This record gives sequence, C-alpha cells and structure tokens, in this order.
Amino acid sequence: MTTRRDPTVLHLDLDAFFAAVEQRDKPSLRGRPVVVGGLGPRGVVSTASYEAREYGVRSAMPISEARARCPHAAYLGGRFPAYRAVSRVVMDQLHTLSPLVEPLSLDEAFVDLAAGSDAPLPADAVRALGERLRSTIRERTGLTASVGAATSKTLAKIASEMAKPDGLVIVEPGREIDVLHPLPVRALPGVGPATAARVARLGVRTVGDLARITEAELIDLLGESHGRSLFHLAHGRDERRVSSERASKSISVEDTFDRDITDPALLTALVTRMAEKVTERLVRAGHSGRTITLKARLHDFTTYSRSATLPGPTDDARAVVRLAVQLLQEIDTSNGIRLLGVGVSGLSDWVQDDLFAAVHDAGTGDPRPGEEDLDAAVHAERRWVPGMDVVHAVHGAGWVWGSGLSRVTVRFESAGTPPGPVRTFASDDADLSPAEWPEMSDEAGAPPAS
DNA sequence: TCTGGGGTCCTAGGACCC
DNA sequence: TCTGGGGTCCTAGGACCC
Repeated sequence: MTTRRDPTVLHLDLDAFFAAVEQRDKPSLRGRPVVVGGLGPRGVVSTASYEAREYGVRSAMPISEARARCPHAAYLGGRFPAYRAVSRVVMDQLHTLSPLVEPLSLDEAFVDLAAGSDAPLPADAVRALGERLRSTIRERTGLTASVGAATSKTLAKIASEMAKPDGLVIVEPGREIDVLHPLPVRALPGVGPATAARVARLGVRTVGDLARITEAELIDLLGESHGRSLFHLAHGRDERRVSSERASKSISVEDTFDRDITDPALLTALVTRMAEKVTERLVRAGHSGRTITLKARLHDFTTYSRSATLPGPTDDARAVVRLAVQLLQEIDTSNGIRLLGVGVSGLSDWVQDDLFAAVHDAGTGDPRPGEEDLDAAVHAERRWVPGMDVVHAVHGAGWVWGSGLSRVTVRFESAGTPPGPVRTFASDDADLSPAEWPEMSDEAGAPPAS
C-alpha cells in the first residue's frame, strides 16, 4: 500500500471511558469527579473523569495520591462486564463503516475507510462520516467519542488525541508535517519517558527537532527497530496497515497483594491457583502453549521472571501448575513478595490429546485452602466494592456507595432515573445481593482492557 | 499508603547448528 | 590448531500502550 490520497485511516477513542460509563449509569455522579481503579492499599487509577483531572488525577497514579489530590471524588472499583457491553456496541458500529476494524483496547480502534474500495473519499466526506459516527455512538451508548482521521495510523491517532474531548480532527493530506513537527516527541506513539530522555540529550524536544537527527544516529541511540521507525515517523512516513486479525501471543494472570507475603506455603498455593486460572483462560480461548513464565515482584519493586519451555504445547492445568511451582522455587522469596504472576506464551491452536490425564487425575484428593481463605490471606474484605451493581429485595436496583464496619451504603438509581436516595444496610442483609451481569460469552477475540 | 493488570515488541547473550 | 559468519531458539529484562 502506498501513501493514501485521502484521510481514510480513522481512529476512534471514547472519552474517559470507564469513568464515563460510571457517570452514565450513576446519575448522582454526573458532573462530579469520578475515579475508577484499584481500591486496595496498592491500587492505581485506571481512568479519571475530566472533573477529577482538574485536580491533577491521572491514569496510573497511585490511588493514595489521587485521594490526597481529590478527596471528594467518587472512588469506584470498575465494572468490566458493563465496559465490555458498551465496547461491543461501539465496535459493531465501526463495522458498519468498513469490514476492516482493528480494536486496540475496549475503548479504541482503527478503521480503514478505504478497505476494498478505491473510490475517492475526500476530507469533507470523512468529516461528515466521522460526525455521524460520533452522534450515533452518543445515541446508542450515551458516551462521547473523539475521532481522528488522516492518511496514516500515527496521524489518525494523534488527530483523535487533539480532538479530545468530544471532538473530531481531520489531518488534511499534505498537512501531516505541519501537524507533526510542533508536537512534543512524547506525542508520538511509542515514545515514552525513557526514549524522550534519550533524545533529549541530543537537544530534541519536538518532533521537528527529531526530524533533524539522522537515521544512523537514531539507530545508534535507540536500537535498530525503534530508531528506524522513529526516524520515519518524524518525517511523516507510516505505512502500517489497519489489521483486524491479530492472533494473541500470550495469556497471563497476576496479582498484587495488600501486603508483602513471605509464607512459602501460601505463595505456592497462590501460584497454583493462578496457574489453574491462566490455563482455564487458555482452554476457553481454544489454545495451548509451550512456555510458562513465573513473575515475582519483591518488596522493593525489583521484578524477576523465570520461564521454561516444554517440548510441545500443553493445555493441561497440572502441567502448568507443576512448572510454575517449580519456577517459584528458583526465586528467593524470603524478604517478601508483593506480586506474583503466571503466564503462558508460545501459543498454538493445537490442543494436546493428553492420554495420561486419567492417571494423573487419580491423585487429587489434596486438601487445598478454599478460595475465600486464600483471598482473605492476601486481600482485605472485598465483598461490597464501591461502584458494584446490587439489587435489594424491597428497594430494587442500586450500586454500592461505600462499606465498612459491617455496613453497606447503597444508592438506588440507574441510568434512566434521576439521582436516587441512599440507604445503609447490615453487610449481611439477606435482602441485598450483587446484581448479575449477563456475562455474554466473550471469548478469544476480546481486546485487552485498559 | 508510592508505583495495577493485561498485553505487545525489542534486545542481548548463550547454545547450537551448518 | 586460534579462527568465520549466519541463522534459530531460548531466557531475562526493558520500554511502551491502554
């Protein structure tokens, strides 16, 4: 594919996605600061609403810092089934524009508007199409989306960033360099803190500065691949295709504990459960894998990984457990572990026909700690997580506002109601239960969450 | 009470092979 | 008998993204 004549690469990004879904479904939070993220002692912010951003709350910030900056925000744990449902509606809408849609996450995707057609699609037509898309998404989901369009992926993504929030920006063909060069290098996708610091030593602050560095010098500084691609990006060259079929390469599970753990038996039990969980996801996706990786983060945040590769792929939980536990033995855990993870890579669709399963199965009468016990050893009570949907036998549908001291406070409202009343119950009140989300079979192709 | 969880891609060094 | 160059696979770690 040569350079496009028309701005037919479209990038869509939902604004403050998780927080926006919460404000949609919780009328009392509209117009107020909302922070979605991990609520434990070591949680970080996933998404802050624009109201919370006014206080300096940002993604990836420790929740403790967010609470210090914005104590009056609503802190919510997140409702992924709801986010997935919204995402599905949005992705379906994108597919009405083109068969070629590349999801990047639940709230973000590229669309190739020129897929399978060489009809001209000038900027004005793309603008009309983009505005129609934004208003359809608003109608069907209640959320605002920002849209960018350009002749390449990089420029389309930069355009949607410039459009935020709730806007549309088209980079007219031929104007790419004018848009690109004044931007800070950090605006380029793939330029993080480390790369920015390196090029800063050459006096580079903007993309225009970057364009004055030779390819050889960038390769020298950043390595073959990164250096070369950044060189081309700085000159507005990006021929990457929009691709809808990206096979997943790895599946992993990890958990950061409320407090560091030293007890070897507990660590083994946790690794065992994680290995089982990751294998379950592997099987559900119809995959098997050859390489098992154990990840461990120490008290001081140093992170180790140990991996081992089998001669052939497996989807057998016992094989994964055995290997993961073995890899754990290679790590010195005596000073405390804050995170453990188990991953599987080297994936294939080939599923092992395990002739020995029955034999191995015979010996599983082991008394293992129950799920609750294991959770309790590692996390504070998380039965009533702020933000979660609940239903009360008398008062109907609501969401958990807060809990503690054997009490739960619930606000009774939903997307279509006015802000609702708050009531407090005993946390073991039999009339109160978590609302069931119809967990529609969302299998393999689900993009990673933010 | 600093620093999540799920991913992707890249690099460098060693083993091994031709 | 002191010296190759590629290529692939594997491991560990780092940077980056949402």
